[in-house]
Amino acid sequence: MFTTEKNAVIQKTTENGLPYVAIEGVREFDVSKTFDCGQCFRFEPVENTPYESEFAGVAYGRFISVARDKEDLLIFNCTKEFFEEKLRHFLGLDLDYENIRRTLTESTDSSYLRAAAESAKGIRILNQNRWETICSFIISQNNNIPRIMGIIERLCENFGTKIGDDYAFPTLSQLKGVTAEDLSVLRAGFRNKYIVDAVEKIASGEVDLGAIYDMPIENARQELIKIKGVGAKVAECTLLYGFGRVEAFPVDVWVKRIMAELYENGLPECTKNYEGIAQQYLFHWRRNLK
DNA sequence: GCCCAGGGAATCG
DNA sequence: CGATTCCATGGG
Repeated sequence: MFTTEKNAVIQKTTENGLPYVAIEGVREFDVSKTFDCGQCFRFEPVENTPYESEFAGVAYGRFISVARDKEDLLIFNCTKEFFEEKLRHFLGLDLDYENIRRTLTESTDSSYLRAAAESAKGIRILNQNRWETICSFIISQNNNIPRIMGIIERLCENFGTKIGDDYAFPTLSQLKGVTAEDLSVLRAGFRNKYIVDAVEKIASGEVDLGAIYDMPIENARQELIKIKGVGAKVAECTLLYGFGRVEAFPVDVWVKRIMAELYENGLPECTKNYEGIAQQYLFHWRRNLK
């Protein structure tokens, strides 16, 4: 694993007395691309930000805002403790993306990957709450991003804990016992019954999320697809965005096109163990073409 | 009306 | 097995 040295973290206070942290000298972190690349559904751009870019949303039960300020990353409504406990990992700051990107593009047959990595440079794979990730990507199936965001917002408003003007993603215990009927307020259609099945199987322990971390990825896939509504694609997204498994490789319609057109015989060998990051670069690149 | 959306389950041959 | 069809909903 290309892990990285920890950036210095300075605890500060805004004029209004709210805590925030500055993470000094963060490279390869593009705030807009990271929060707008389809891996998360609860972050939105902050209007009239004085910074180059700023996105806000709820992560791990706290409403935060992430801004790029020259060389530094600022995280508002965040203490140093919360940053170290949750957000360093959440934001993908424990991996060395410069090294990873160099490795992904070093092979002679990486020409498309080089173009993709250049266009998508600065995207970080987030490490989101695992239940939130599974549930969100169940909702994502055969759906588009604006509507996915709407359904998840209604899920939070109806079943999650209120946090200021916003809502946390509902926990498993908050959802325990819900029926498809209860979920009709989401207007998620046929996905309601899949959410119910996920809650049941995970709450009962039939699917053991805690055990997945220690499993070889093939076993982890098998564990996740026990849930109705979780197939290959949703399982890969869950492993990549919710379990830190950067070797997971979600194949959606865009990536399918890329593979058929450019990498008929599979990705170059140099992407091994980082297929998920290669996938994210290719996805972003292809979607923003033209 | 049509098509598609970060798919998957059920069904059919 | 692989291929096709249906699934709810909303925006273009």
